[in-house]
Formats: sequence, C-alpha cells, structure tokens
Amino acid sequence: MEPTAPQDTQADRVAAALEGLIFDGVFSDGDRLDEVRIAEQYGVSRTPVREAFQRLAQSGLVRQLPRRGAFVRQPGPIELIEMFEVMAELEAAAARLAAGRITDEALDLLKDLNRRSDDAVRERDADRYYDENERFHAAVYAQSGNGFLERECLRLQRRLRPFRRRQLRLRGRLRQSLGEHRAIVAALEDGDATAAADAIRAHVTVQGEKFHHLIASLRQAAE
Amino acid sequence: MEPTAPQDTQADRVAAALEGLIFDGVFSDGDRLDEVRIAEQYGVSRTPVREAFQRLAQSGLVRQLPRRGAFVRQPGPIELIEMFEVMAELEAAAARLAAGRITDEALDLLKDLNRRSDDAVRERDADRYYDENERFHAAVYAQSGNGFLERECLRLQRRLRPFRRRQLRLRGRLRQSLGEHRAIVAALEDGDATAAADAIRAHVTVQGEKFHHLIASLRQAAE
DNA sequence: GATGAATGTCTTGCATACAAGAATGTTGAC
DNA sequence: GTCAACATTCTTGTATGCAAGACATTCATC
Repeated sequence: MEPTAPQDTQADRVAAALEGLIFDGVFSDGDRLDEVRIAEQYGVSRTPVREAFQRLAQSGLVRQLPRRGAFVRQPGPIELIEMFEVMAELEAAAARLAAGRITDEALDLLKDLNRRSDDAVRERDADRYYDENERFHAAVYAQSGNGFLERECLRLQRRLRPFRRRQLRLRGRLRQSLGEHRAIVAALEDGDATAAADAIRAHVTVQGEKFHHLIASLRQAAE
Repeated sequence: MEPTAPQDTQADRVAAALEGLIFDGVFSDGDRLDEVRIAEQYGVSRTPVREAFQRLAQSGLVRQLPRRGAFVRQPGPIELIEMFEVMAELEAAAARLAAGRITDEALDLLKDLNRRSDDAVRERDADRYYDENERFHAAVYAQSGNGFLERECLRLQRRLRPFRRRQLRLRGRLRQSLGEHRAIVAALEDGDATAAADAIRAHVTVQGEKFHHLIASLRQAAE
C-alpha cells in the first residue's frame, strides 16, 4: 500500500502533474479545475482527468462539489500549523517506538545520514540538506517497527514538503536543525523513549513555529 | 473536508455500499471486485463503479493493480495491531493538546457522555455503549483544538470501527473501559497533559492488545 | 509427460456520446 | 432601474463503444 503507487495509467500521470502544480502554487485556493481544459492540455479524454480529480480530492488537495466541479484547496496558515502539529506528534510516536526497537545497525545508518547532512550544511547546499533531512526522518519512521505509522508519516511528510522547503531557507536554520538531529540520535541510542519523542517533537514543532513567523511576516508585509 | 461527504451521485452510493460490505466482512482479503458484476448489481454502468473503486483504493480498502483489477484488502492481524498503535498515539496527542485547551463546558460534556455510557453499561446494552464510547472519543478529538488532528482521528476511528466492535464484546471490558474514561476526564480536568495522554494511550492500547488475544485465540482454534 | 509458444477470450483503460443539473443571459413586469 | 421568471448554454455525471493488455486454453515440441 504505497501512498502513491506510480502506475502507468493516464489518470496517474495527470494526477501527479496536477499535484505538482498545486504544490508549486500554480493554482490558488478556490481555483476551479476545468475538466475539458486539462483534458486537452494533457491530450487525454475527460475520464482519466476525472479519475485524477478523485484522487486529489481524497488527498485533500482539491474539493469536489457535486455537479459543480473540482476546486483547489490550499491549506491556510491555521491548517498548516495544525498539520505541522500532527506531524510532530506522529514523528514523536515513531521515535518513542523506535527507542525501544532500534538496532545498532540502524543507529549507524542514522549517524551516517547525519554525517552527509553535515557535508551539505558545510557546502551551504540547502537542497541537498533538504534531501538528507527527509531521509533521516524517513529512517526514524522505519525504525518505529510500525509499517502503518511509517506510511502515515511519509504521507504527511510528502504533503508538507513544499511548505517545509520554504522555511528551511531561513537563516541559521540548517545548522540548528542538524544539532537537533544529533540530539534525537543520542536519545534513541540511550533507548530513552520519552527524550527521543520530546526531541523530535520539538524539532518538528520548530518548523511549524518558524513557518508561522514566516506567514505572519508575509502577511504584515502585504498590509 | 468531511472524510466521506455524502454526495448524491451514483459513484458515492456504490462506494458507500461497497465500503459497508467490506467492513462487514462480506468480502475476504484478496477477493477481486468485478466491475461489470457490481455495475449490474447496482443498476449502473461501469463508470461510477470504477470511480467508487478509486475512492476505496485511496482509503486503503481495496488495492488496484493496473490492468488487472481491484482487490479487497483486509488488514491482517499485524497491520491491525499497527493501526491500533497509531490510533493510540493520535488519541494521546489529542488528549495532550486538549489538556491545555479544554473548557469547563467541554469537561461537562465529557462527564455527561460518561454518564450516558454508564447507563448503557448498567443496561448491558453493548451497542449503545459502543455509540456513546465513540462520541466520547470524538469529543476528546474535538477538544484538541486541532481540526486536522480531529479529522485524522475520526478517519482512523472509522476504519477501525468494525474491529473495535468485536473486542468490546469481551467479558468485563465495558465496565473496565468506562473506568478508563473517567481517568481520562480526571487528567484533563487537572490539566495534566502527560497523564491524559498516557491514560488514553493505555486505554486504546488495551483495545489493541485485547484484539491481539482475540485473534490469537481464533487462530489457535482454527489449527 | 512436461514445458513453452500461440491463439482466443476476457477485463480493464480510455474515448466519445448523451442526459441532467447549474450557471448565465435575456426579456418582461413593476 | 430593479427584480424575477424563463430560456439558453455550459458543465458535470453516466452510459456505451473500442482498443490493448492480461489470463486461459490449446497445441506443438522436447
């Protein structure tokens, strides 16, 4: 049950493309997605486009009103904060479980991932750091030993990706983030479930907070 | 963004019906869902049936293999344990947040719901207790003050419904469950986030454990 | 007798056609 | 000039038709 099984059908292609456009902010909240326009644009009939809409609707990216169409649904600041809060809790749960189940081998993997992140920070390569960061978190999910939790975490991680990406650009965040990663690994190494959960919760919550500030400043600037 | 917006389209009707059949265990894991058969059965064409399949696939109830069809996907014992574990963590998160945000009014509501549960227990009405139980938990989700978390909790609660229902039938579970509810309310009343989270986590985990035993005994009986 | 290729059937994926509901514009009355 | 009722147009929801991939059966070969 992969969250998004990359199948070779047209509907999947269109769904993936639209998802990308929504993530990239090409569409604003409330925009209507025209079936025929999109169908023409991708050279397919309305059927696969409609299937794509349904998938996006289930992911919460679009809202379908019966007999009225599909509308883009961008999360507002409040909902984003909420989503980061849930992400923090899910990751905390993963860390808690991982603390009791993690192997030495997996610990080495996490340390190795952090070393690579360190390289990226030193080279000021934000994009590469971002990738390594995601791998680190995914590795923690995997170590929870709970496949369902892992998939839920990956799902939300994916959904928050475009927003996390923005806030990582903030000054000094990279190095700080890396330090937090080390604290998480240390807690896992100690087998301290509570400490691991608290560490990763704080780590992710910081992202939400930073994002909150970012939004607030943008809003102020707009006024 | 209701998890299942009851819309008046054929696809929704078929999706709801199939979901019910899957939940009720009419279909076993791996069963193939025949488009044409189901279409005839519900007096519609293949199109809405296909749309229904997609929706069920997104919910994880069926698995779609390209060019091969839709197959029912019932969670096995391991995945169920995993799902209960995640449910416990999500509810713990909701309780943690609720502890800091809950109002006196909401506390009264929870106490009232528990009183009604008490009535149900006294009348040995398992079904009614079950309903009141769900309302109690839903009220805790709502008090988290996090709409996204609330929806995620409701989604998983819904998915686990058929399995929870079974284990509540176990001897003595009703009264025990009610006592745990009281402990949760007490912790919330104290504003003790950790205690509230631990209490509800234990409460839900017990359900998973009980379920585990149930499965194990069934398996033993089958051998 | 077993294995593999070829063919035939069945099922899905997509395109197109049609019908019904929603949105829009027009006309008429006040 | 404004509002409302009606008609028109547009869009969505559903049905059907067609093509390509998957499965099964059969036949040939080792």
